[in-house]
Amino acid sequence: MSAVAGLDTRLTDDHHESLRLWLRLLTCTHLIETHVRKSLTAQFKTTLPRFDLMAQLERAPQGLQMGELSRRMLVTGGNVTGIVDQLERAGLIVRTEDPADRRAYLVKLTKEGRRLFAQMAAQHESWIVSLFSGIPKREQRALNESLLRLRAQLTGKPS
Amino acid sequence: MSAVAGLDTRLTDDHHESLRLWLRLLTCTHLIETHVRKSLTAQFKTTLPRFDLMAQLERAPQGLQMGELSRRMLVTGGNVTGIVDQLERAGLIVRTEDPADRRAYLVKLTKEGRRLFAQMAAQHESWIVSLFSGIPKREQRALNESLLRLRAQLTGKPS
DNA sequence: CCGATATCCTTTATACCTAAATTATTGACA
DNA sequence: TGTCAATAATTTAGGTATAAAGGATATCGG
Repeated sequence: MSAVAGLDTRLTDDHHESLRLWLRLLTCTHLIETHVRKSLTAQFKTTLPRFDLMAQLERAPQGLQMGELSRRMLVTGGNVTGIVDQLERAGLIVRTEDPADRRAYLVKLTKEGRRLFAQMAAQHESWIVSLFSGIPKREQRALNESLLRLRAQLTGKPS
Repeated sequence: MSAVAGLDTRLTDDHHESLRLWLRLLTCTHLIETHVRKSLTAQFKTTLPRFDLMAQLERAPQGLQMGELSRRMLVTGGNVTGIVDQLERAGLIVRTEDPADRRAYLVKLTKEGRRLFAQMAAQHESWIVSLFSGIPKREQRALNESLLRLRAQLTGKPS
């Protein structure tokens, strides 16, 4: 993450609404991310990027190419190489040959990887639900709607 | 940033509202952050953490201790040491003695730092305004309200 | 079929970021 | 006043991140 987090504690009215919104978005994301990261470290001795990568693979049993992982995780290819190296060393995922393209691998969860991810995912969801527990369901839905529009705006896609 | 970004592209209804909301929050933040970071690199050859640190100092002409910077930026102290080292080497900030505590410094912007920050801040605000331009002001205000509540929830403060 | 070009992945260099250990100074208090 | 826990900053080790460059394979146009 990193960034202008925390900057929104004393904005005055002469700042634009959008700037204030951005800083608040950033602060909230940062706070949640820090909480989840610490929980993952404490309870599973793992990290958020590794959890994220495993989450992608869990939803793609056929396996994913490095480049596809990179696109889905919104990080660069070199970064994926490093995370895959570590997870593979830990026996949680494997690089298998892509029968359709000798340049590429298909990365898949191992049985042990699937087992561990199931445990982590359940905990992860409970952390998140707990963090948002003070916000009424109605308001969460509204937030969700707005963020969906914002994402569409940011990616240029209609959705 | 890093994290479960992008994971929200195909969530099904059996996932909880809170989890979907979190993933969407993360994706939006990540997309904006990446855009801003690239713009800062392209136009000013600087980074988001450096911009952030200078933004903190700009609002505190009397100077800030390293620890105070760390708290405001929501990052660890060791991190601040590194960023301050770089900005000081570039002549944009200075460590000055804290007359009240010989363990601490007061970090301040130099004249050159203030000059450069003014330019960057203007650009930064225009980027943000542009990124949010597709969201009606009314909705931005609503988002802002909700995020304020969320932040209060996350920090445990009433605010 | 062959060469130009694009794609897949890795490597390199640099910067961020955390947690934990370390050094120096402060402040409380017996 | 002397001790000692708390605080301010730095250092260290390890894990993210990016951009840019390089090697291997694919693909497309001729």
